Amino acid sequence: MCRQNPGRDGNMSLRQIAQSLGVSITTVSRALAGYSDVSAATRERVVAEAHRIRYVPNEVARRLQRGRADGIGFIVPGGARGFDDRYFLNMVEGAWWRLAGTEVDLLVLSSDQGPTEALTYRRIVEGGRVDGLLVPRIRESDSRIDYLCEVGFPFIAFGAEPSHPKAYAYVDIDTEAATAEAMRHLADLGHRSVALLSSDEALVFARSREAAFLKAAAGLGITTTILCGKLAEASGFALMSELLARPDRPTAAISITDRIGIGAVRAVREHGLTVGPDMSIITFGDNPVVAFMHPPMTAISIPVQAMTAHAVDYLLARRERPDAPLTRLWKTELVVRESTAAPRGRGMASDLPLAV
Amino acid sequence: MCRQNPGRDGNMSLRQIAQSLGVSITTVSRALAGYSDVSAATRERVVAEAHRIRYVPNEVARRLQRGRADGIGFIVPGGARGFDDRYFLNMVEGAWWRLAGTEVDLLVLSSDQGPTEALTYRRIVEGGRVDGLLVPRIRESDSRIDYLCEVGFPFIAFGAEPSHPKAYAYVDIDTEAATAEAMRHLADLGHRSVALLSSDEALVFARSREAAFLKAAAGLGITTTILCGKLAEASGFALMSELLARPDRPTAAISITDRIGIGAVRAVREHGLTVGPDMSIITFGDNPVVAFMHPPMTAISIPVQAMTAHAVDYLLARRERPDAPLTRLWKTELVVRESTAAPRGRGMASDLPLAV
DNA sequence: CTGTTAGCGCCTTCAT
DNA sequence: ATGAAGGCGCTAACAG
Repeated sequence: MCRQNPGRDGNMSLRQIAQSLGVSITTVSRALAGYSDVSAATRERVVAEAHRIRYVPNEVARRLQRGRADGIGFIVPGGARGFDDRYFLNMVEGAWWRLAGTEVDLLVLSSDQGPTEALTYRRIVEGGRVDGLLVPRIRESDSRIDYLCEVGFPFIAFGAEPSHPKAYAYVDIDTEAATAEAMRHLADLGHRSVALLSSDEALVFARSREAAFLKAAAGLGITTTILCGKLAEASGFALMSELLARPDRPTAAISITDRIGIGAVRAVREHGLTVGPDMSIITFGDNPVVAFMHPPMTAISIPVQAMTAHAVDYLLARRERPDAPLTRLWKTELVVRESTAAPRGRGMASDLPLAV
Repeated sequence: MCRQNPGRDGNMSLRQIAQSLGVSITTVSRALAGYSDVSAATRERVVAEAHRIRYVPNEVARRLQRGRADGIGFIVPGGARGFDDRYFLNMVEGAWWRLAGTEVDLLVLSSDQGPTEALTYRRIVEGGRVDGLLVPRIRESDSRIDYLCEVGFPFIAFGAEPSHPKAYAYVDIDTEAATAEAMRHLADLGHRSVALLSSDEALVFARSREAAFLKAAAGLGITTTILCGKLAEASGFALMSELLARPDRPTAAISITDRIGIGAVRAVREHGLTVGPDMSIITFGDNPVVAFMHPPMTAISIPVQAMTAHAVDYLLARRERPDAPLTRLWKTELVVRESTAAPRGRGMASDLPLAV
């Protein structure tokens, strides 16, 4: 016959309670579930006994029976690079926070970006390990989205692919508003030429921030430069170094992630320049450390935790109602600190012919 | 009867394959599991059909049957404060990294630190959701440890409680060696009075770093000060501010976490002093950002990812062999950057009467 | 080599 | 108000 469940000492199951009380398992189950069609006396005895033997239901069995995973998956992309950004921590934290105290687990899953990615997704989705998925860092023409849409599995994308044929659920920041506010701030300080430090990877959020940057700059009559690298401090360092070497260099830069911004600040300092007067820097993200850098960084604060918690809410709600409401676009806040200043040798904003 | 499993379109089960091929479910199961006692022809047909209907096994059912969760849990402590440290990200990353490509899931679980904590642990352990647990931030007289030891559930503690009656599996850094090396570095620079910025919470690692600090200082004849706050930047700021206000203030400080160190650096700067000559700072941790701060911080680099990955290895191995090997103590590395320097108005190390 | 049988622990009809 | 029976999907033991 089958071996006993090996991982546990005794069998703390419903059967045990049923046997010591001389009732059926069914009754025990019902009493514990709080059904009203159990006599009060019986319920009391069952509950007492359950408490006595410290009964804890087996979640796995329960999940099999209910056909529900009671889990939300967060997929960390990219096998090699991995969990590279504090941003992911904030997402994990937001999801974790929302799930604390519930019976729903947070699964941190990985997927490589190669040919096996599709299989990985199938195993996660069709293997029944989760009820919903958080999918960050959406790529252009993202096959993961296609798959999830096709099988109708509940998921939330972080950032949307603008031209995707199917509408799918996503959360994102209001990139245009965020960028416009940041550019306005720079223009007010007197900057006339601004760079964007971006990534050349096929990431939707990078493209979207670039587009918003160009649009805002056009509106303000600001000269633009876009430099692309990777999403890492070292790349921010390299990009900024390249920018500083230019004779007609911009006086300010916006970086599309905190990590790039951190590297950029360091490059400015190592070139013997002062962040702010010599080169103003604004970063998308605003993870806690940028406020503690020198100088404290002006940042477009993205409410990652709140967005993720809300996304989890949506996924949980969708288990019952397919039309659960979802807040798609989130407002950011420009937190002005000391990495932005009027450019050296420039007048104040009021002197400038701003094309507004 | 029971409803159909609601979460899935069709029933991609073994039964489906069995029926279309006219063989038993058992045979299909065996063929897919790669057992040798299946005829090659049958196996081939089964595999082909499984591929055709894109069969993916149901993990939940498999887990129930095998009596195994195929999951490792990482418990994030403290409901209110939460996932407050980059350190946790590194742990999650280490565990995630090790688990990538396996069929074992990483569950990020939460537990409050109140009266319900015990129940939370019971639900996780006895509910069969994980095969093993990573338990960070061990407290003094930690009831979680008592419980896990009592039921014999596989777990790894991060940091050990020195006086616990039962030996249990843990990983930790070699705190004494790490601290001695840092203090030696400060002594070599000419520092004669050093502070430790610590936490007054009942955390084993804080006590352990304090003890190592006092021991190393005694060996070097260095004057000591210990200030205790919380584990946050703001606390580091407050502690350092307090230190700077002292007339006979130390010339250097070691902070027990990166977050405290980051706050401390900022306090030094805001008091118009220079980190290094006016106040040298070394921090335990060395998360990636401290190298990008100004000045780049000298740090005791803790190999968190490697430690966690190894802990996961151990938990996985323990599922088969109860005597799986475990590396308990890990070497740290002192990464000297620019936050440590000779104190102002002091000679070089060679001039000093060091009690070695 | 293959099929039958019997569960893993829980929950839910259906019958009493 | 309670019990018996069946099944979620998979796998192991025991026969042939």
